[in-house]
Order: sequence, then C-alpha cells, then structure tokens
Amino acid sequence: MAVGFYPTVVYFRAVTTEGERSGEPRTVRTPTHHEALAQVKSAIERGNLLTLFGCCTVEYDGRAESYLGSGDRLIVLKPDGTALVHTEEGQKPVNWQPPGGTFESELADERLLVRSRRPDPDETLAVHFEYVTQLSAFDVTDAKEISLAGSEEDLRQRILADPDLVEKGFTPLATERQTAAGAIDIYGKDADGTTMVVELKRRRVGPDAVGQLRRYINALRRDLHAGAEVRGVLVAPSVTERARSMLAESGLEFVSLEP
Amino acid sequence: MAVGFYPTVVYFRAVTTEGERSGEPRTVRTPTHHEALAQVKSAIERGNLLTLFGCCTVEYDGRAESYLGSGDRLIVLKPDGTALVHTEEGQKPVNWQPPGGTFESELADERLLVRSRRPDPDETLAVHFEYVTQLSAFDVTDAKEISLAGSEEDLRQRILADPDLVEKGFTPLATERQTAAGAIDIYGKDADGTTMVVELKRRRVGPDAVGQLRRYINALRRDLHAGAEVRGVLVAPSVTERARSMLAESGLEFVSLEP
DNA sequence: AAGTCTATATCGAAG
DNA sequence: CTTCGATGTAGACTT
Repeated sequence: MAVGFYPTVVYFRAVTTEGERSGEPRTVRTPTHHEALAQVKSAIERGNLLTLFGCCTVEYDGRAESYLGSGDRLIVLKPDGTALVHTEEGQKPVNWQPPGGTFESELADERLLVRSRRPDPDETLAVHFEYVTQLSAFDVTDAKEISLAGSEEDLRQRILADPDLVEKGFTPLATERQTAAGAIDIYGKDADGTTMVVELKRRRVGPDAVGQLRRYINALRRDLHAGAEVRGVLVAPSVTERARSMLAESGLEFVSLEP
Repeated sequence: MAVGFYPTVVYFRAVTTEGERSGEPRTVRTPTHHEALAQVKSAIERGNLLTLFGCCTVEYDGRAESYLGSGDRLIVLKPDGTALVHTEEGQKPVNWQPPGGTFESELADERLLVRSRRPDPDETLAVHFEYVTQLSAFDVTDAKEISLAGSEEDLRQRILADPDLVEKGFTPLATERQTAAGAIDIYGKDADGTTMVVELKRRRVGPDAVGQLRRYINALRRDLHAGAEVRGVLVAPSVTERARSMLAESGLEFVSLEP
C-alpha cells in the first residue's frame, strides 16, 4: 500500500486482460498550485477529460451572473469545451458552461485559476482554487451511441405501425404535417374519411397541450376549404382535470396510451 | 515519483496551510472488480462523493428505457442519490438518476455492477463495468449557496424599485396577480390610471411571449368589468420580427430593457 | 401529492 | 442563422 506524498504524480498503464484499454490516465494528489497549473494545461492540450476536486470559488458572467463562495466541489472539464461544477447534491451542476468554449488556466495571486470562455452569447466561467485535492486527466474515446425507447418519437413509431391504437379504422397520411401553428404529430383520416389531427404526448398532459391541439386544428381549418370537418385527438397516458374539461369545451377527444 | 501497481489504494491526508481541509479522499487505480466493490460500498456507506472512471455499459429503465454500449465514461455518485454518467462530450449526462434514489453495488458475473433505484416514478440505472480505471471517494461538505443576478426575478426587483424603467408614471400595484390564464408578472396602472399588464422576459422574446401576454390580458378583461381598458407591455432586451408584428396586431407594447 | 412555471435550461430538427 | 418543440427535462413554488 503506497502512501501519497506532496505533491505526487502517478503515471500508470492499465493491466490489460481483455482488449486494449485507453491511454494512461494521469492523477495528481494535493498538487501545489504551480504543479496543478502545469497538469491542467497539459491535459487540455492533449484533449483529455479533466476532473478537479478541491476548494474553490466560482464566478459566472454571461446570460446571467452568479457568485459561489468557497467550498469543496468536483469540476469536470471536457475536451469539447463543456465545464461542470458539481457540489455534493443535485443533478444539475451548480455552475456550468455548455460545449463550444475554450479553457484557459493561469496562476492568479499564486493560485490556480481555470477560466472557460464561450462566444455568442459571450459567457465566462472562472474557478479560483484555494487548494486542489486531486486532479485527474483521462484519455477517453466513446463512440457508442445511446438507444432510447419510450420517447415521443418511439410512441409515434408504434402508432404508425398499428394505427388502431388511436382508433379502429384510423389511417395516418403524414407526420410532421406543417400548419401555420406548427407541425402536426400525425395527420390522417378516420374510418369515415374525416380529417384527424393527432397530438402525441408521452406523459400526463395539462392545458398547454389542449391549447396546442386547438391551434393546430384552427390553423388546419383555415388551410383547408371552409367548413371542413376536422377531428382532434390527444394521445397521452392521462390528462389533468382542467385539461379534460378544456378538451370537452373544444369538442376534442382523448385517447389513453402509455409511451 | 511513484508508479502505481495493481491494485493500489492511496490514503492521504492533505497538507493544511490555510484552515482545515475536508477528510481524507480515497483513490484506487485499476482495482480488481472485487476491490472496487469494497471501495464503492464503503464510500456510499460513508456518504462520500464517488467518482468512477472506466469502461462500462449502462442500462436505464423508468420513464423511458435506454441502453448504452461499452465505452469509457465518468460516473459520479452523490450522497443525495444523484447518479451521473458522462461521456467525453455534452453538457448533459448521457444517463443519470435524479436525487432521492439509493445505490446498490454487487459483483455480477464477477464484474462490478452499480445500480441506482428510485421510487415514484420507479426507475433503475445499472452500470456494468468491464474494468475500472480509477475510483475516488471524496468527503465533501459545501454549505455555500449560490447568488444569482440577471435573472427574471432580479429584473422584477429593479422595476419595482424604479417603475419609470417601464414608463414614466407607471405604478406597480401587485406582482404575481392571478388570472385565469396564470399569474401576471407586474400588475399596475399608468399615469392616467389605466390598468397595465407587464410581462417580463430576461432575453429576446418570440411569438410565445406575445401569446402569453395576450392570454393574460384577455383573462383580465373577463375578470374586470366589461369594456375595461387594459394595456399590455412586454419588457425584454429585444424581440423577434414575428413577435413584433404580433404585438402590433394585438395592440400591445414593447419596452426594451436589459436584464 | 399534484399542478404550474422557470431555466445561464439543453438539445435537436427544420425553415 | 433563427425558430420551435421535446426532454427520462430538473427545480422551485403554490395549492
């Protein structure tokens, strides 16, 4: 068992038992600010994923402004310019920077300062470290794409494959059909040939979805010849009480379907 | 310079130069799955912030479902139950679990498996590791709250402090005044005593904001006696072309104000 | 607990 | 480039 000293740089090559692992991560514990600066610069240069844990203050200036007092946080810097500042709680980072920016690091007042700048909108994020507990640079290449099911897109695919899920005899004619009020999820006809507008929601819907469907139908009625009959169907797992009464008022229909 | 062997557990106490630092972080490089499991369990038990870097697959099942094939990722587990799976790009984690869940870890097929379960909605996230490159457990207590300026709330405070920013003679009477269409940001009267509805947006607004303001005004006209005159003012840094014409059509006004 | 609204929303698609 | 809608939205606040 090795006991770390101060500062300690650890280079290591992974023991490979099943296929090639990624390049050597570089980890430094309790570095001096000077040493941390060198490691940060080098990691950014190499396009590594960089994590820093330590006590810091954070300033953000851009679409809004914020100041975060001194405390322990985990900072993640990605090669695409993303910056994340995480505290011990919450899913959302307490501060962040979206992809596309650039990182700069320097010693300010003899302490490590990491800055992220992003143009359009012009935004800066500055992390001032009081001390760095641990710094790690990882070589990471992850080509795999995620496959997601149960989304609205997935629901649409299922209805197109089996239109009877909406109503027996329903025939989809188009998806994303454009109207003045936006694109209709599924446009089609019922068994009698009456035009139908189907709006999909993957979860319980409120009044906003009813308004959206209503706007589509009004737009469609204007687009089609006057007096054209158009049915509107909201497809969702469930509906709020207020939305249900709005549907009734507007002569719209609801079909319950799990995503 | 120390060269890591396999596995290596590093316990260290930070050198304190300015006030007490947090407890000792625990970092393990290229652990066996068995060793990783012990460290994960111990870190969760202690309420530490845990980071894992390594090659893994990720399964999610809950509001939707997803599968993520094998690749290098950074996993962050927080003591509040938050789980984050980050790849080398993007601000959003590729998979995640909101706070409130519980972690379980075990060896499945002799490999480290970390699971997160969350009730209501019932959701599970499972990370299967092919190998762990590095594992770190941090003791973290961050009491500091973030102070944010330049938000819509901030804009409202400024207008209440100086109503002339909207219009000379404007008198705010209420904030968050309820209507059937929702709450009005600032409700008041102009120099002539005419009712005013002020809608605030901290950034460039599109047609949606005009629609929102229009709904508030219609609701208010219904609430007040018939024929009541109501002015609507949209306060934002700027407005899109389409929104500007909608404002003109609806007889609404626009005041440019930076957040 | 459920509904509503905001966000430094982020993200992707479409015009 | 803007505009628009979906998100496993998250998170805060009201009822």
